[in-house]
Formats: sequence, C-alpha cells, structure tokens
Amino acid sequence: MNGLGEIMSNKQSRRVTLMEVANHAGVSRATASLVARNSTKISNDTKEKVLQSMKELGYVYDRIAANLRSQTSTTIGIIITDVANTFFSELLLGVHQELEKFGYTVFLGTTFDSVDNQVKLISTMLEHRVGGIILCPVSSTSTETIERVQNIDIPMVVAVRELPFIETNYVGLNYTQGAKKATSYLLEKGHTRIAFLGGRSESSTWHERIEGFYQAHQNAGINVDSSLIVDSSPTREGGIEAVQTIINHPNRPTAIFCFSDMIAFGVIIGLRKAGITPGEDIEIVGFDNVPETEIVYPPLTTVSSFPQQIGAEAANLLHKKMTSDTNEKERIILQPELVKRDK
Amino acid sequence: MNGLGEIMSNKQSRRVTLMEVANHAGVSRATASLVARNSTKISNDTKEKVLQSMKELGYVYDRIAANLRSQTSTTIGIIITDVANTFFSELLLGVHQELEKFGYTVFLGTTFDSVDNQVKLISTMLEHRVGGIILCPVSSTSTETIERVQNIDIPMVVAVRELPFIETNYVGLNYTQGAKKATSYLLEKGHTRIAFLGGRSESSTWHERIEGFYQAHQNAGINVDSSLIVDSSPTREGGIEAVQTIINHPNRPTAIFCFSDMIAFGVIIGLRKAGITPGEDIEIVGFDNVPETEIVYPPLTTVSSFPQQIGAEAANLLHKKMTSDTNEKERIILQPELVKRDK
DNA sequence: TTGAAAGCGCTACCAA
DNA sequence: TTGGTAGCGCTTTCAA
Repeated sequence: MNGLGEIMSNKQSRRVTLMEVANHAGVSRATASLVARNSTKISNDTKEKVLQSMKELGYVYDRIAANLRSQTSTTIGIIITDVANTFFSELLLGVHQELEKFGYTVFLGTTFDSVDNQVKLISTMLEHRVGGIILCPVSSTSTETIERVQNIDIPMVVAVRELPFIETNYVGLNYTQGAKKATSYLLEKGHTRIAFLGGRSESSTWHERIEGFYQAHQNAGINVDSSLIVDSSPTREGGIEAVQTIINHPNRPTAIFCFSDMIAFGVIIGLRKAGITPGEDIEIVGFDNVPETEIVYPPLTTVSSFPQQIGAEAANLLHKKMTSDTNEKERIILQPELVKRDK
Repeated sequence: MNGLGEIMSNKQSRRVTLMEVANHAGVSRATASLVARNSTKISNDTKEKVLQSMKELGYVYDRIAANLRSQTSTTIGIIITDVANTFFSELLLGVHQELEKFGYTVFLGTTFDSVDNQVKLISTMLEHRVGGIILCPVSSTSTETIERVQNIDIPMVVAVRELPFIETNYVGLNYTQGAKKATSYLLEKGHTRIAFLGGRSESSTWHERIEGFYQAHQNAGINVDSSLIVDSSPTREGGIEAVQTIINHPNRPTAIFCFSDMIAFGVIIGLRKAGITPGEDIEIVGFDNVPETEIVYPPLTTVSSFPQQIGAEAANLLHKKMTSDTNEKERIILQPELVKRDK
C-alpha cells in the first residue's frame, strides 16, 4: 500500500468484448470463450465462424480479465539493480530466453541499488498479480521484504546475491572459488602484493570473494596486506575511486584483483589518468567475464560468472516452483572458470 | 489469437480481499476501497482502522481487478531487439528512469530481431492491457503490425528505427548527420578509401547512414568505391564477418566507418585475427558511443547517439500521448555528436 | 456441443 | 462520510 494515491493511471479505449464477438457470430459467450481458448470441444464450423468474427471486429483477448476470473497469472517479475551493467543485461537475456518459451510476459524493475525502490517494485509487482518473482537483491535487503513475498505465497527465486538469515530459492555462483582461482593465478605469476578493489563490504558476494582471496594467500603462504583492500560502489566510478588509494599507497601492489569487470574498467581508467600503465606497471584481473573484456586493452584476465546461465537457471527454477506446489527451497550454485587473456 | 492454447498459466494462492478487510474493520467494502485509494473523503478514524486491518491481514491491493473495473491501465510495454546490446540497455535505462516517475510498471519484450517474436510480443502486451507501447522495431516490420496497435487505439511510440509508409510517434536520431560527421572526419584526416561496414541494408537507419556517407564524400569531391560497402547483421559477429571482405580486398581501404560500435568491436577482433593492427594499419570510426568505447583499444572515435536520451524522450512522449487524447503524431529527432578519441 | 447464470476483486454510482 | 447495488470481461459450472 505505498502511496496508491500518487500512482498514474490512464483511461483506456473501449475494446471489443467476447460478448460482441458472440453476437456477431450468432453463438453464446461461453462458446466464443472456448474458441478463444482453443478448446477442442467446439465443432470446426462454429470455430471458423467465431474466429472470422474476431478478425472482422478486431477482437483482442483480455487476458487480464481471464486471469482474474480463473485466478491465474501469466506474468512474472524480474528485479535487477542496474540494466546498464552488462552482467545484468546478460542475465536478463538468459531469463527472457527461458521464460518466453513458457509464455510468460515479464515485468522488469530496476532498483538502481536502492532499498526503497526495491520495496516499491516488489509491491507493484504483487499488486499486478505476478505469478512469480526473480529478485537480484540490493546489498542491504531486509528479511522483512522477502518474508512479505513468502507470506503471500508467490514463488520467488533470489539470484546473484544470497541473503543471510533467510531460506529462499537461490541461484548464484561459487564466488569464493572464483576469487581463489583468480588470486592463485596472480600468486603463481609471482605477485606477492595484491590489492583487492571494489564492491560493497556488506554484501555476501563481497564476503565470499574476500574469503577466496584469503584462502589463496594462505595456500601460497603469503600474508595479505589489509591496507590493499578497498571497497567501493560496484560501478565503474567505484573502481576509479577505489584505485586512488592504491595510486597513493606508499608501497604499491604489483597486481590488483577487482571485485568485478566493471570495477576493473574503472581501475584501468583511473590508472591511466595517473600515468600508470595497466597490464604493465600493474597487473589486473577482473570478475564476471562480461563481453567487453574481450576488446578492452589490456586484455583482461577474468573469472567467468556465466550471467546468462544464472538467468536461465533462475527462470527454470522459478517456473518449476510456479508449477509444482512443494514449498521446498532449492539452491543452485554454478562453478566459475578462470579466463586467461594475454597481451 | 496466436496459440492461446500453448500459453502457460499457473494457479495463484488465494489472496485477502477488500471484502475481508472491510469485515475485519467493520466497514463496508466501498469504504475500504476508498481507503485503499487514499481518498480524502474518509475520516481519519475509519482510515486508521481500515489500514490497521489491512496490515493485520496482509492485504495486497489487486490493481488488476481495479484496472479492469475502472478501465484503466498502469502498465506500459517496451519492446527492444536485444538486451545484451548496450545501446538498448542504455535506452532501457532512460525509459525506466522516466516511466517509474509516473508510476507505470513496465513489461519488457525482446524480439531477438525476429518479426514473429515481435508480432507475438505486441499481441501479448495488448492482451495484458498495456496502456501504451514503446517499440524499437525489427528491420522488416510490416505496416500491418503497427496498424493493429493503432486500430485498438493504444498509444505507441516508435523509437530508434523509423518505419516507412506509416505515420507514428517517433523518437530517433539524425543518422544521416551522424554518418556525415564521421565520414568527413576521416576524409579530413586524408583518407580517400573508406569502407562502410555492417548493418542491414533494408533498414531505414542503414539508409540514412549511407546517405550521410555519400554526402560527405560528395562534399569532399571524392568518389565512393561501392565494393567497400558491406552489410551484415548488426551484431559483433556481423562485424567480424563483414570485415573479411575488406581483409581480402585487392585494394584495401585505409579507414572503416562502422554502422555501429558493436560492428566496430567485431571489426577490431576480425582485423586482429588477420594480423592487421586496428588504429594503425586501418583507422576505425564507430557509431553510438556505447560505454565500452572508452575502454576499448584502440580508443574508438565514434558518433554519440544518446540512447539514454532517446529512451527518456520516448517515455515522456508516450506518457504525453497516454494522458492527452489528441491523435496527433509527433517526431523527435536528436542531433548526434562526433566523439573524437586519440591513441 | 452449446447456453444461462453466477462470480473473480474491484470501482462507479447513487442514496442515505 | 458511508453503504448498497451493479457491472468491468472473462471463466466456471451445470443443465439442455
């Protein structure tokens, strides 16, 4: 119920109704309805007649009314934090490809990483009777938000970022493993002073990564210098900011492991501005393997996080939950891969 | 009526209704409805009572039912060809930022550049009673498709690509001007053999660009070698393909004007694979100024096509058409800018 | 196979 | 300010 008063709405033009189609075709409304739903219990003759009338009158099926009556839903909602981030647009691609197969129509919401927006979007989607929700939660999502959806008993799949203290269907990546692989790669190349830049330290995805970062160091018997760990917003701008600390560091690292490719791009820009050559003076590794990593310079070694697959898995899991009625929660964790790119 | 039978739908859990809220609060359904809509004609006392009941019962407003009764819509649809293309995700960003202000919830559809998908998506959205549609049409959109929407009298804004032979609201860019600027830039740098790569030659956006390409040549008094014009699908893969012709050309051009940045990225990859250094052996100019052009190597000079503004303008225009009832069509054409980037 | 009547959850309209 | 009644466009249910 947040501020219904302010919501925009607009008059619609009158549509042709099923009743009118029925009259035009000389059958009852129920018969016309059966034809609209492609029922097999209608003689070919009447079917043709009705279809013809629909065409002539320009009839458009009112799925909203149908869903209301039959208490069903043909829509799902997907909520992401940022469309302009290729990670999420790739994820969206995966979701779309899967869900359109099943015939769902998808509501898209963008939170711009704001909790308020997220709450509002979830409300609006519930009010629009979505049959299910895929949520890529903002960092500081409250348990209450999730419980609200669970109480209404609408299937939800949380993707990308896992929420603490609450059991949900979840599709994500083994970030710890990914960070470990990336860090080990740098350590094996002989780096001993590695920075970890970017990402919000309150998010689970950050914690999992830092965990892998430490594990790799431990395996190699090398200590982590915690002054080389700098968090930031998970955007390119965040990367530009975070790298300043490194540039001004009295004892500069020789390599940087970035929270994400977006961060890495910011880091590259920031280093260049400071006259430091990324890839030569300082080695950089990213995370996500977004398409741009192929064409960026220096070529970016990164960890593939398979956003499209995450999207596809989330979509399938949601569909599964929407069509079965067990309340069991599932977790799907994809394994990351290191993508080495040399100059 | 395309294949209603195959459409997935799923049972929803029973919701708390306004009637139940009314009973719980000891008021009539009409009163509860007024509270839900934040009417001023309700005493604070009853309002509080009703709101309290809503909270206790976990009431969720059913906007679908409300819209059905009041013949309104709070949704709009946006149809794009490809989410993974940053041009479109930036456009989407602009649309979202504007439309969420007005309180619309947005349906997203992706055509993957298929006419069939486009027709299906438009149908589904109409069936879901969208109040308006923003359409970034696929290359070979039929007049019929557009007329279908116009007949139902639902406002539509066509964006990015203009359709011939049909009057619609349109938001786009002066592509001719952009192509002319880019080509002139290359000509002024002394290039006399310039290729034009990528894009579908049946689309208006291609024609407008080639027009600018020719105009620039004419102004400079230089002839165009039409064997250097190669079309392709408007994707990175398309760019990789198209550049093959240039690589194998007996008389190679010294510069390439690419249909889009996506094409340019493909061209860069293709040239590198063939052992040709982009930016040195052959100069490249793109079109769109997608964010990646900042970090790509070689730095890409490009034409800014302001996707986010296009999205925002389209959203505003749609809102305007949805709230006024003139049937007048408007055209908004943004002016492109050349963004020079040096190595 | 077709038809008549009831009702999904809400708002509009009129009366009190 | 509040309440009763009708009805948005469709499906459901039962009878013919």
